[in-house]
Formats: sequence, structure tokens, C-alpha cells
Amino acid sequence: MIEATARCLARDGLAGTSVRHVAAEAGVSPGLVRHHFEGMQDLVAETYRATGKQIAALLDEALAAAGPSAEARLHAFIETSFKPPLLDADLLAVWLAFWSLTRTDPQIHAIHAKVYAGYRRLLEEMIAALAREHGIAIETRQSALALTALLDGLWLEHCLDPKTFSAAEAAAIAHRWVDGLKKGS
Amino acid sequence: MIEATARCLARDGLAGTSVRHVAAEAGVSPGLVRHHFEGMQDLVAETYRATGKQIAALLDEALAAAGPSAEARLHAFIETSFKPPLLDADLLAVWLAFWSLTRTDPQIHAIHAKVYAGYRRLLEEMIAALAREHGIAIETRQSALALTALLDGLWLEHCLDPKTFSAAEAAAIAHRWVDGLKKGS
DNA sequence: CGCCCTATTATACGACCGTATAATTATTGC
DNA sequence: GCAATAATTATACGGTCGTATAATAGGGCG
Repeated sequence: MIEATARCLARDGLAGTSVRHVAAEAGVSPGLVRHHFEGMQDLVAETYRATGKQIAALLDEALAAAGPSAEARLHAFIETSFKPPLLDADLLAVWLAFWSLTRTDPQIHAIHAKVYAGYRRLLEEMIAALAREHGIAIETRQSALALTALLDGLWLEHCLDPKTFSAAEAAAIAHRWVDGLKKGS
Repeated sequence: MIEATARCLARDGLAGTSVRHVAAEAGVSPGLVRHHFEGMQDLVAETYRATGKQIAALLDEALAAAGPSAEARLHAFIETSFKPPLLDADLLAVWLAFWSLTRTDPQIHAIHAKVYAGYRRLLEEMIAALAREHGIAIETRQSALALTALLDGLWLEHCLDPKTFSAAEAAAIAHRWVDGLKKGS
């Protein structure tokens, strides 16, 4: 059902998605989805939770395969971020629904805060490890905030209009930023 | 009328905004707004155009007041970006509506491409001027893409959840990035 | 003044939506 | 095996939406 919600959000956006559409997409009656979920907000909230976990698992897997080096892990993180299934216009459409409700729905706001906190903590840990590896001092908090914003912005803008810059270019920009982190103060 | 649309989008989001709501907000009959606009998509498109021009004018004004130095202009750009009225959750809500329709509506996609192209061109020119000022070589295209994404990401994430990091912190991160541009390769 | 074009409204129709309620089917525990 | 509980559907009601259509008001112009 939450998979059906994700499909609906990807296809029609938040404005074009209704409880009835989700029911049809899931192949059940509208009454059933309302038996399990309060309404659209609840449905989107659970979809956010599930999607957030999926993405975290995907990134964790890529990091595990990258070995122990913080630098390699950071680059693997970037590489995974700018490749399908993460770099996907459909996923952006779903995410836009999350963002849209983050402002107004307290439940979704809480989920958003948790998802992004985990995201940033992961990056901050890797950046701190990178500093140790290279024996340099880095403002880990600000750097993690910056990298999160940079990745989010590149991801968003590429998905919105892939003609402006390629996925490879986005990854190159992020890689270069990490390289600059090693050298610059 | 497009002001009424912006207010509706800010208050209720795209999903909660209808032709009838815009009409009520503007104090006219629903038939009238449909006499001037084809529907919601058309309404949002014109709002995008108008809002984009407003923001560009606001930034231009700040740049003019910053003097001729490219470095000062870049920092003024950042400072303006992370202060009201640009740093505003209501503006983000409106912008989320734009982004949401960029994927599906060709007209809005075109407006989006034009707005962001202008945005990036402005940054790229300032970065090129900065390189000349300091007599260094900078990959202006990639740097402009990076700065655009960084600013977009910081702006988005701060508006979504201001508790995570302050506006001053966002500005500091961006300022630091520009400083790094001067030093780092 | 009278005419035409535009702006504006009023009204109406069919479609869809959220939601509630009662009925029906399946599942589980004893 | 049967009762209790959960899952699932069917149906119905009121509200809102987009949209079309006809009617009304207004304003420039010959």
C-alpha cells in the first residue's frame, strides 16, 4: 500500500494523489486503506519512513563495499547518490511531496527531521574520519551541513532538469568538494 | 490575482489550492480567473514568472549596492539570499509548487529552465570576475553549478527545519565556500 | 446615443473526493 | 468447530472541484 502511494506520488504528484487513487493502485477498496491509515497525510508519513529506510540501507550497503577508508567511503557515498535508483526523477517527485508536507504536518516534520539528522550524522562521521586519516582539523559540523546541502541541491536540480548538467558532472562537483576538504582549511 | 495565487500556495500548498480558492483570495468570481487563465497550471506558471522576476530584481539591487568588487558582490548575494524576504518558509512553499510542476508541465519546465539559467549565469559571471580579480584560474561553469546547488540546498533545508542550523550558519557556510574558491584550485 | 468588445458574475452540471456506516469475508484463539 | 476479532468490501451522503454557458455590467468610440 505504501508502495502504491509512492507510485502515485511519483506519477501524479501530491496534488493529483487521493486515497481513492492509492486504493486503485494497490488493487483494494478505498475503505480498506482508510481502515489502516487516517488519510493522505498518514499515508505519506509512512511512505516517508519506508523510503527513508530504503535509501539509508542502499547507502549503507555501498559504504560497506567501499572498505574502511573514510575518503573511499565518502566518494562511494557520492557515487551512489548520483546513480539510479537514487538519481531518479520519480524519487524526486515523491520527495517533493515529503518536503511539501514537512511544513504543515507535524508528524511528517518529525520524520523529516529524523531522516535528515541521520543523513547528516553519517556524513559528519565520515568527514571526522577523513580529518583523522589526513591528520588535519576540519569543522565537521559545518562541513557536514555544507555537503548535505550541496548533494541535495545537485540532486534536486539535476532531476528537475537533467539537460543543465549531467549526473557525471554532479558527481565530479561533489568529489571535487571532498578533495577541497582535504586540502583547504 | 497572481499575488492571490502566491498567497494560496504559501498557505495551503499546491495540493490545497484550487481555482476557486484563488478567486476567493483575490475577491473575484471563479469564472473571472478562468477567463484570464486556463487553469491552475497556467496560474502557477505566471506566478513563477512574476516571482522569479521579483527575486532577480531584489538580488540585482543588492549587487548594485555592493559596489564593483566581485568578491563583495558574491558575499552580498549570499547575505541577501539568507535574509528575509528571500529566506522565508512561505516562499519555499510557493517554490515547492513550482518544482512539483516542473516535471510534468512543459510550460513551467521552460520557465524553470530560464529562471535557473539566469541565476547560474549571474553567479558564473561573478565567479569569473573573482578569478580575474585574484589572478587565478577557476572552472567557472562547475563552480557556478556547485554554488547554485549549495545555496539552493542550504535555503531549502533551513526553511524546512530552521532548528537544524541558523540562517547565519547557512550564510557562513556559503561565505566560506567562496573563500575556499579564492584559495583552493 | 448606441454599439462592440471586454470584464465580470451567476448558475448549473457532472465528476471526484473524504468519510461514515453497515455488511461481508477471512483469520485467529480457544 | 465456533466464537471473537480483524480484514475487506459495498454503498451512500455531503462537499468541493473544474468547467461550460448564458446573462450582466462597463467602458471606449464613432
